[in-house]
Amino acid sequence: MPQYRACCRIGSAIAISFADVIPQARLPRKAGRLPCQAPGFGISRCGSPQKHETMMRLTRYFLPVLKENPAEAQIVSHRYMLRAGMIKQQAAGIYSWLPMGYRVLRRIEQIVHEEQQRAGHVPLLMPTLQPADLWRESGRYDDYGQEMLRIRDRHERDMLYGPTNEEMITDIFRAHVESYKALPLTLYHIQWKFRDEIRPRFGVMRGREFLMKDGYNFDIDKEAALHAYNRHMVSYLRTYERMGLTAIPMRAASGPIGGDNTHEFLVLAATGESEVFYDDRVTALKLGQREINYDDRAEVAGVCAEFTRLYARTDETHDVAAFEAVPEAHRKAGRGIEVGQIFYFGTKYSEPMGATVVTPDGARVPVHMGSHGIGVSRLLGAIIEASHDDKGIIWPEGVTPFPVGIVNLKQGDAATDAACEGLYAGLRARGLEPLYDDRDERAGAKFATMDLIGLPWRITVGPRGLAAGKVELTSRRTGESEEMSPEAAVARIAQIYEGR
RNA sequence: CGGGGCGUAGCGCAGUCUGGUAGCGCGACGGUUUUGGGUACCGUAGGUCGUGAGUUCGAAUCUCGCCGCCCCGACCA
Repeated sequence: MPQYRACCRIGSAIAISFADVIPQARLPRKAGRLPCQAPGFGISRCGSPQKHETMMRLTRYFLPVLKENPAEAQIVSHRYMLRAGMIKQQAAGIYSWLPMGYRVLRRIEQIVHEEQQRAGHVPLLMPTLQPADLWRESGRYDDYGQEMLRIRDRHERDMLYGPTNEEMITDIFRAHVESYKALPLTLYHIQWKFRDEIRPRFGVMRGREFLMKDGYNFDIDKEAALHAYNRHMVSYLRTYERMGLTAIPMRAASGPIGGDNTHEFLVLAATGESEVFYDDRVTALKLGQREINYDDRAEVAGVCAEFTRLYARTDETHDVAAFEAVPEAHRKAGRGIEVGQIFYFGTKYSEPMGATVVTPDGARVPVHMGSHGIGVSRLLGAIIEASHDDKGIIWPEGVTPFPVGIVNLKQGDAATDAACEGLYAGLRARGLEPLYDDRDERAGAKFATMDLIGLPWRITVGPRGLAAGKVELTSRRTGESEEMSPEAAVARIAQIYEGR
């Protein structure tokens, strides 16, 4: 993908080597209709070794960890993101993404791109600032209220920082699509949005500026549009699963976007903002490795039926009578974090904005649309809420900023230094990029840092084990350790990440 | 936007009531020590006390205004 290479000059060592933590995607082509290419963002996804590669060593990295809890953070994900040096607040609900947070953000973004393109959806990029006139066409300029950040440029033109993109994508569509032959079409982008929340809180979970994937389908009729809706549901299930999350689709209320068909995806967590009621057997449903043909309407609808058959609703649509029908042993109430939502809204935007196509028999009809969002930046918080302990974050392998950490217990000792560098090189040769803690710190301090930042695996290298030719491989999640040769450790890590 | 709270060193806080020119812990830096779970000791650096005005011989401290942030509520991916 040479076209993405050019972007790499933004980054020095960090941006370039970040590329390689993301293994080449292995996407089955049968379902997708386009080659799967994710936009670059300065990330080369090519597998070939880079020149001038820099080892990710902690003494040369930027990881401002905090030993104590910042006073402003109330919930665990916010506390850990601050303590693990992932984010820094710049204003209420607005954050800088420090290197560690940025890596995870990009990793999540990457998974979203891959799964969208696997489903046949086409990436593009729309601006953050939009002209108000587009929103006057749909009538939402007045409807949206104070949540929309309105800006005036030097020529006194009304602009806004987009909270969503239905109007703009409809404008793009109507400018370029005239025929039913161009359908079905789903365009999506991952872009920063702004909603001027009255009270931002919980760190990136409820920021004012947030990164969101939003996709829009254009179809000839309602049936085709509902297939797009189902396709999104399945692709979202797969997306969340790859991130190590159990996100349950729940029937939702439509809100300001409009439409009858809508589901929200919720991750169960005590700190969630939504009250949820569900049959707990939904949490056992998994997509797993099954192959899905996204063009097969019946197959996709079948998967949706499987995942929505059991009762699962938010308080907005809660139906007490239906809930009572769930066997008592499986009846659960709790809280959830909303990490995505899909809508079918028909011709709500295409009609007033004149987004029409000509049918085979020469008629001109408005297209049927839906929109589909994933809260990308919010997912960082949701994942941490769902995966942590009292020592810190526990990253699922799918989204971890580094696959493994190497801890050198005796920095400066020729044998341990050499063993660590050997491990590093061995892992790099397998396409994995470890984080090497080469600081001159006590073992306890190094372990505490590793636990806090939550890499799923740790290789500990000390003189004691090395005397017997062994290093120690430890799982962050279980805490279990196993002694083995460095070569075996490399092989084990490579095996764990194979296919990711 | 209504209600409450807080702004003092990078982080967590004391000092404010009762005005006298700023302190503790962690962190950082330099040593000694230690070396498989945030070691111990010695030393060093670091502060427009959010901001503006006022009262006073003198303001972190009292008065008024402004700004920012946090919490509860209503609102939201």
